[in-house]
Amino acid sequence: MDTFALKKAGLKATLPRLRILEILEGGGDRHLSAEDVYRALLDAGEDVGLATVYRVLTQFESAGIVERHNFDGSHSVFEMARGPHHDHMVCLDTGQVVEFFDEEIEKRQHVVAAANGFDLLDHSLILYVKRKR
Amino acid sequence: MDTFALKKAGLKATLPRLRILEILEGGGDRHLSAEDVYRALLDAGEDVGLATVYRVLTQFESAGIVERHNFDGSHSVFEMARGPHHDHMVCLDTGQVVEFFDEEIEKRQHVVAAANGFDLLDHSLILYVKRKR
DNA sequence: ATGCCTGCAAAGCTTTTGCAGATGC
DNA sequence: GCATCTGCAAAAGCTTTGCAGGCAT
Repeated sequence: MDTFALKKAGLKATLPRLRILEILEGGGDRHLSAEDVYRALLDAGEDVGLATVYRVLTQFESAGIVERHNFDGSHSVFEMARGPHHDHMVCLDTGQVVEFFDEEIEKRQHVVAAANGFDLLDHSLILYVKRKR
Repeated sequence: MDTFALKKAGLKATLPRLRILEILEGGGDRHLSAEDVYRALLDAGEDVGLATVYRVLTQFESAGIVERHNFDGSHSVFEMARGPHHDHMVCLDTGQVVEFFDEEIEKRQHVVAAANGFDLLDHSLILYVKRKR
């Protein structure tokens, strides 16, 4: 199962790590805060500490297994780093998160960076939106 | 002077507020953390509290006098809301901040939001870059 | 067996808040 | 004079770290 992904990252396949992977892969919301993951573990009857959740998520991030985002300035959210790159829009009314990818935006970012004498290493794009009515 | 901008925002023209405006407008770096502003005040011999700096910056943000950004997840930086909208690229080697504006990116953001049934209210775009060599 | 992990509690950082005194108008 | 504002200290919220015991290999 997921033990492989962990071993590949040089991480022992411990119970907390496997459970956290399950939660991130689970069918629900795919963008979870550390607190969200912690609560989900408690709800599932698991006995893990919040500190472990933070440690594991940080390790997963370093290993490229999950991505960390900052939709608002106050806390991080994590999602499985499955598949190709995408950015996010966040509904300010409901908190709903929608993923999107726009080739043109991606391209322009490289152009803009190059025009200023830089190489583009990474970027963060978040659209704050509201449902149309 | 700047007293006008403050009055217009319904804020009394107090010494701390005027000094903070001066620092933000001053010739140096235009993207300052609360701590940066606080340090600059101390260096200038002013006797203000860090709490006041935070309060004033937050009030300025509400009044539209300054903008708050989160270049990294760990703290906010502030800049005067002078002139037209722009985004930022941050050099991961030096911390240098470069402002830019790209019409095409701006346009596509609206298109993408609309395509998902949303109105675009705001956005945050940060390019993480490295000087070319 | 041994070195990596974990839970707990404590600490760290940035930011906010309560309160009594000070200040602008 | 009165409401607003400020400094200080304390607290809050998120995240990290130290440590002693526990687990995977």
